[in-house]
Amino acid sequence: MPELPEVETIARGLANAVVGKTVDSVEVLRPTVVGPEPQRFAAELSGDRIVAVGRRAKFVVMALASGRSLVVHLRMTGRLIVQPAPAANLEPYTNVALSFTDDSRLCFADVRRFGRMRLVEPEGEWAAELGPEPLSSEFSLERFSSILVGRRTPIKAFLLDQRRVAGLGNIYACEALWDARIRPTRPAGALTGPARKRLHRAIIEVLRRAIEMRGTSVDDYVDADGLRGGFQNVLEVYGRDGLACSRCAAPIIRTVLAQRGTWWCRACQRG
DNA sequence: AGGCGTACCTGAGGGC
DNA sequence: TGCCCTCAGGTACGCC
Repeated sequence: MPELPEVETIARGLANAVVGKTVDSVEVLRPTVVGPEPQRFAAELSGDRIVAVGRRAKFVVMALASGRSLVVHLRMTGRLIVQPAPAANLEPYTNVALSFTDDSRLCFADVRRFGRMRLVEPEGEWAAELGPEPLSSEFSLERFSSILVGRRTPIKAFLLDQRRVAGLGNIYACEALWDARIRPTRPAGALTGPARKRLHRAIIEVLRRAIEMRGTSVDDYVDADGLRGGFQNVLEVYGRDGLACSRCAAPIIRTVLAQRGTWWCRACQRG
């Protein structure tokens, strides 16, 4: 489900809703979601206070007064929903519920149970493998070019690899490649200088615009307040097979690449 | 090292 | 209606 723009939107909503709140109790309904020691997880989190909420790659990161962080990955269908009022029913498919001392609640809900929630130590290495943040200054054209060198994997698969660039998923990889007029199957290391420059710019622009529109709700993504995003209304290729390309009017096609549906325009994505 | 296939889960939607 | 198949915004793991 959520890629960088959706996780960013969720994190911003949570920052408004839960910063400063103290965890009163933790209910773990699906133990596998929080790791090998669910009781310890609940005990250590109880009594701690959320001091900040941010994002790294597709992880929501809640910094705690203890110095630890509560890190959440939503995978495909995970949701973080704030329930401001006391005594409401838990959000459907809640796997973990944090109750705060003011009686509000944070539900980590996830139908498919792929999502994960972990308590990590300040010096923890949980993010060590992640590539650069595409919206940070470290993601320069030079840096991007250097990580492409010698890669023979298709550029689409490369963009989905979180160790290369962090935060892109299937929707925004497809959209950025369309924007840059690059064929998804092109070996990453074979992009020309101009193509690298177009793709670098497209990644940044697509992500920025999607954040402005509060993410993409293709199916069931909602933010921390339960609201849908708006970017699904301006998608150029994702999920649009058979429809006309807005740039050249040829039909958008769907192929499968690295086991993922891939939407693109064969006529004008030739770089 | 790196790339590929499979596993993890449930639900929605299409074809018959 | 209902069964059966395919597909889904992601990543971990094992295998070559």
